[in-house]
Amino acid sequence: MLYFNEMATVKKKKKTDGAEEKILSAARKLFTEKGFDAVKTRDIAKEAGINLALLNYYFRSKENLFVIIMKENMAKFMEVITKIVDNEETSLEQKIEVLVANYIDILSVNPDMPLFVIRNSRIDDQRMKMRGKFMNSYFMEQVQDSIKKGKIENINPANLILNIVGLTIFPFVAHRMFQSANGFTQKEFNELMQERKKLIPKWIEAMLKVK
Amino acid sequence: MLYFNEMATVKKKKKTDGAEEKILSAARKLFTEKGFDAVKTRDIAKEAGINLALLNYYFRSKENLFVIIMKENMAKFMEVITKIVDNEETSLEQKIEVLVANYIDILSVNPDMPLFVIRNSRIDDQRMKMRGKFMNSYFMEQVQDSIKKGKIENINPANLILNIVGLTIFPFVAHRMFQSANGFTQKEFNELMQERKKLIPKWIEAMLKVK
DNA sequence: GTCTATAATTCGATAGAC
DNA sequence: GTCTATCGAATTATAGAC
Repeated sequence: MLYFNEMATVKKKKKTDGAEEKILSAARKLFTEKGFDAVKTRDIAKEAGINLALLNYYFRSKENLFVIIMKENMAKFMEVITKIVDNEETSLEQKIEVLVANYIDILSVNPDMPLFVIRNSRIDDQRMKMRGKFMNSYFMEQVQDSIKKGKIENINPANLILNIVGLTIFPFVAHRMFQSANGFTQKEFNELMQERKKLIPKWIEAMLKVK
Repeated sequence: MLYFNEMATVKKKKKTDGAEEKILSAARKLFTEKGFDAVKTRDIAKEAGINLALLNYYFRSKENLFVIIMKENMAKFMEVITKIVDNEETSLEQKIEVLVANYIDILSVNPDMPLFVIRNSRIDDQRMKMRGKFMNSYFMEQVQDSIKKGKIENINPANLILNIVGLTIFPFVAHRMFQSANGFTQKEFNELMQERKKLIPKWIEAMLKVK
């Protein structure tokens, strides 16, 4: 009986258990899956199991709620890059390995994230921060250094980035189409991605020897 | 003066010159660029330079018009694959070369097409047709054959396809974000793609030697 | 075939009771 | 904090004149 008394004192106001968080979860799911325009505030309220008015009570507007979700997603993307790309302790090969592995792990749990970010890049006020993150990184210094030393062939940095990101992220961008086209289950798809985690760094390495 | 007489007899009814086709063009442009929900029928009518009611006169509904554009885009994608992949006259290397070159040429003119197709794969009733197109093709026979003969390493066919398609198409999927993040002009981006047209087949070849 | 005007619906947001 | 009810704007679709 003690438990109930304790619980009663914790919350002072009547509250649908974690309404704010439930709305956020619903918004995250639907916006990431379908994009801003396709999702209606009524859908979010229904998915969250609360009333339409409550959504506006907590978040003021649909736009506002959307921006929160978008920043969340962008932050996840940036976090990986930031941590890895300017580490002066790791080799070029290690960086590529960790970068690929980290992204595949995150995206295996959030497969719709890349498409969401790409679709909404127009609205994003932070995308510019990505500029330079790669290009002016210690990673790029290492690339230039390796080229000078003849360890890898001369490659356009833009191509290197497009290839790493493309090989890693494209399967997730296209995963719905790819899965239905090939009759893959979610599990089979994820196993394939785990396989790619090991292979992509090797493929990149092989590319870098191409004249 | 003969010309004018001829022209006068061709069309019997008063007609805003090619209204139907003008609506289609406008819809193609806007839908491909922005997607179904973000485009309003008023936008299409305005872009086409005709009245809103005329759009419904010709196409009955927004949904209907959209499906037409979507099938068009899917067909363009499939056409390239179909032509190339079952040709028994060309080598594996030639097929990859032609496939990549064809897609890059098409996408350089229609850079928003891939994202459009990916976004709307859920609505597409034809996507299943893609299944098998690759997997059961002469192309795949050639791959299996090359593996047997030890000319290339054993590779999961799904990975081969993901890599070819990913390297080729991903830059276009992400082109808006990529361009703004790197300060590329449209011209610079297209030049980069032309460069990749030559490089991607070489990269794929190098990958296929990876154990 | 093409237009103007308007009906019908959808959707984001708010007022106000509890 | 949470709900019901509803407003007001935007949007798709249609009626009806020319």
